[in-house]
Amino acid sequence: MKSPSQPRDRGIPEATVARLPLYLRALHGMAERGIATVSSEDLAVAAGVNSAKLRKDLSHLGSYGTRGVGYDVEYLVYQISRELGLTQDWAVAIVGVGNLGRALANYGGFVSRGFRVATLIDADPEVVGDTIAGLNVEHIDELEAVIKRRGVSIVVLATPAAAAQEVCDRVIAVGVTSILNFAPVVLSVPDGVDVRKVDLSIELQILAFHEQRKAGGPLMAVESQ
Amino acid sequence: MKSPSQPRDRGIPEATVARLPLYLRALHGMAERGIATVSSEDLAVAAGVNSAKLRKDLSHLGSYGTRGVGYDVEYLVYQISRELGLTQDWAVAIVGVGNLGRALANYGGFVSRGFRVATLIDADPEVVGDTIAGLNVEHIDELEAVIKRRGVSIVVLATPAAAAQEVCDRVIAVGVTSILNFAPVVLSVPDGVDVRKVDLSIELQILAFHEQRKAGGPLMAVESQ
DNA sequence: GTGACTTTGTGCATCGGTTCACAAAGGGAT
DNA sequence: ATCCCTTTGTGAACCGATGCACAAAGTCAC
Repeated sequence: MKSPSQPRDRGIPEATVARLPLYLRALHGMAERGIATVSSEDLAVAAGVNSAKLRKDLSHLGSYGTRGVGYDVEYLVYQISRELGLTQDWAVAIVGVGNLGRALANYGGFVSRGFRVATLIDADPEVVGDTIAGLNVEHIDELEAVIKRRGVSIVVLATPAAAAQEVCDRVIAVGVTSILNFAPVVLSVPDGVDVRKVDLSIELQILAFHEQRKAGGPLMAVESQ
Repeated sequence: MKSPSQPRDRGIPEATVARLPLYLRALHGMAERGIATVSSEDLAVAAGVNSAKLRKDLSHLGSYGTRGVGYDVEYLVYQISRELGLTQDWAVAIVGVGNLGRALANYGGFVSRGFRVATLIDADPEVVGDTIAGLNVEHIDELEAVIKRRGVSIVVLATPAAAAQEVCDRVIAVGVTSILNFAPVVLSVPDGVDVRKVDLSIELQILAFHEQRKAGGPLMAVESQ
């Protein structure tokens, strides 16, 4: 006799974690359209993955499906949200209020569920004091104070490359351990700190590589012997 | 007897391709600082990877190092650039000139090497005709014409989610096969079309997952009795 | 209650990527 | 020319992720 619908494995594969938000989005869409139940096959199509992979991913959270029927949409939304930690509210700070920082501050998409932009911070006296997306821009000198005051636990770096490492060091010093970095630099951080990196230029370069391949490759003519 | 310094393997692993831009950036920095030669160990540190991986990655391009010495910085920059297709100029169209589209248009970083924002396109009559980052915003009705006229081969989608699939279909219909998608939707595309996806909300959710883990897990209290 | 049908959850083979560890290759000193 | 030192390039073991294919588990109709 064993507890049946308990998450059995606390170690969820990284690849699975990266796909859970995808499933969640698809499920939200279905919930809005009033769909109560969904099969792994249908959900897989909606999320753009194959159904075996989807089932294996979900099986890491627990046994939440019903054989012969599928998954209850509402229930699965709840379970995935809980697993991802979206049942609580995360305070996010955006450091660097240039074009990108502004765009992020105004981007409704991520504010929606679980995340809240708690503060905007910049070094330029020209923008400090401005109100962007309903928030007052604070001065970088206040960085540590604001992060503590607002209970920020996730920091988004949208600074110039040259400033990123310093800001990174400072926020880590006050206890932040999750960073989303848009600056085109490799940040060095101590163990226990998670950095995720978004780099537009790298994405374009990868596309260019494949585009070039389609067109015949860099050394078409030299096709080995 | 075999040709010695020829790229031997035309099939470069995807994981390697994704790291080449990283190496390239580190190398550019070194070139600017006047460094002529670099060991795999030093370059690996600068790029934030381990040196065995770096050497294996570079070995896929050919044998461009000198044992006992390292790699010639300039030469390696050239070889990687060539492999990634950055020796030619890629015309990029940005569709959707909201906050994000504007930020991308103004982002100097990717315009620098190999890429050129050739046109901005939007559906909102309010912004069509405006000049942003030195470019006239064209109307979405002109999408196909502009793409052909400007020789665009890479399209960046920064539209609302609801519009992304339609724009995607239209640009594919006129021959575009490389798309960078910022809209939070799963695009469905025919074989032969590459889509890369950047989703801010997903990145935050992955961070939240790990942050929650550090704090003790989702159901600490319910620790399976 | 029984049987037919559907769909999950997973064991297993496979694959791509990472890491180790070392032989091969080159440079520089003598 | 020979030896020693450094660093590359790669064979081989390992590790995690993917996908197939099917038994187990449940529903529904009668």
